Amino acid sequence: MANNTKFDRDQVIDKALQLYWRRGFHGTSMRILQDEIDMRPGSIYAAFGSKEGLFKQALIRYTQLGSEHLQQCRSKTTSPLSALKDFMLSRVTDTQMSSPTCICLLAKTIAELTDENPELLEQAKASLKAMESSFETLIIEAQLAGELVQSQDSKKLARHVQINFSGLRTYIRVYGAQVPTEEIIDNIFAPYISNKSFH
Amino acid sequence: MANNTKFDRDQVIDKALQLYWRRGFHGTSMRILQDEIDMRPGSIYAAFGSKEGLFKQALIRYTQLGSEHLQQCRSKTTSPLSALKDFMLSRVTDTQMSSPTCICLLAKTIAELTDENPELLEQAKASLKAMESSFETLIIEAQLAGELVQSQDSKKLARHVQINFSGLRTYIRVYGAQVPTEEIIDNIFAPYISNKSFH
DNA sequence: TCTGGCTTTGAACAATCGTTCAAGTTAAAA
DNA sequence: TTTTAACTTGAACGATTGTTCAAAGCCAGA
Repeated sequence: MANNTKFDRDQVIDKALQLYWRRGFHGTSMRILQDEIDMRPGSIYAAFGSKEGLFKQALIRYTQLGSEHLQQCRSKTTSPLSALKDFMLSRVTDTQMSSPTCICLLAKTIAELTDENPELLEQAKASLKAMESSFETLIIEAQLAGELVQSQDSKKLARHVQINFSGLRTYIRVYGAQVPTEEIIDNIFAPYISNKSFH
Repeated sequence: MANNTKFDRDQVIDKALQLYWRRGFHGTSMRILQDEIDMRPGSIYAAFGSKEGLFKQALIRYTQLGSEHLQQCRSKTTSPLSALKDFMLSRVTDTQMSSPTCICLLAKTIAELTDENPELLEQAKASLKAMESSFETLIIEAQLAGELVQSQDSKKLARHVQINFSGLRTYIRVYGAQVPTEEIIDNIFAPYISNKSFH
């Protein structure tokens, strides 16, 4: 053994994530990144291989944080539907405060990149599919709890949520804080609310 | 008077539009652009001022083409609702064939750019608002024709369409051709279909 | 045919891009 | 204390970035 790594890997990835999220892949230069995460090029390349490598780690971290947040919302309430709504709302309002941009990093990435970065593209797509799958899990729970109708396929509902969620975040980027976010989120589920109740 | 302009301005903007649409603003270098539109830097800068200037023209052209296409769909049928559905469907399927990417250039632009390009950002936002306004016009027609319920505010319906349209285009970028586009578009309007008919 | 004024050309600019690597620094093991 | 292997540093690389401008080309009017 010898000298150990001095930087905090997670902290570095978090900072890179913020920067990539704000400025996009092509809009973020390694120079700006170096300043922001306070590492010299040699260290960055030793740790992450390339600009792409670091971006991939940022994508993975972003997805992980999203999953954790969803689980956290789930554990705060007995209602799966409320958990899903809370998640969507907080992702969108946090985003108007502290986050770099309202738009999901994954959606932003698949919009920006081409076949010239196939690995990053696939990572972003896979993460979006994983998130949709997590939505479906919650939707099935909501159906079993009698909150959502069972006549609709859970996969279709998850798709519906995914489409509306990403569309909403784009919409907010255009109109800003004047968007009645809560009302819109309620309306996403409104046609599928069940009047049954199991107690 | 003297020597006139030799290049076809509209044709050049169209080619630039395709390239910007495919590769994004930061992903498109002036060198690639020069090759694609077959103009030397001096001519480009004389005609458009800057990379931003040309991009702005591309945004304007994209919006104009969109509006024309919507009008074209409208004139092909007596049903305002069918016109709107046709527009959405063809934008999305054309896009899987000839277009550079499924994602709307305007949405792609507001996702990519930051305050560092305020003029382009505002142009894209304004164009998105204009398209939503065109949607609303069609929706009002559809309400008067008894195709859509009048109990819902036309502005809210236009917002709903805008959100779902941009969300759908992002969704298709992830899943590709396996997405049942027609079914999804129908479902966007399904909750608001009126059973009244005026004949 | 010549001239005047606009357009087009493309080499060249400084700045910045992503990346490399030899030299310096560090701390655990001997 | 010395050795040693891993980590950090930052100058430097060639390539590419957006942009400029003096020179060459072109055509309408005289």
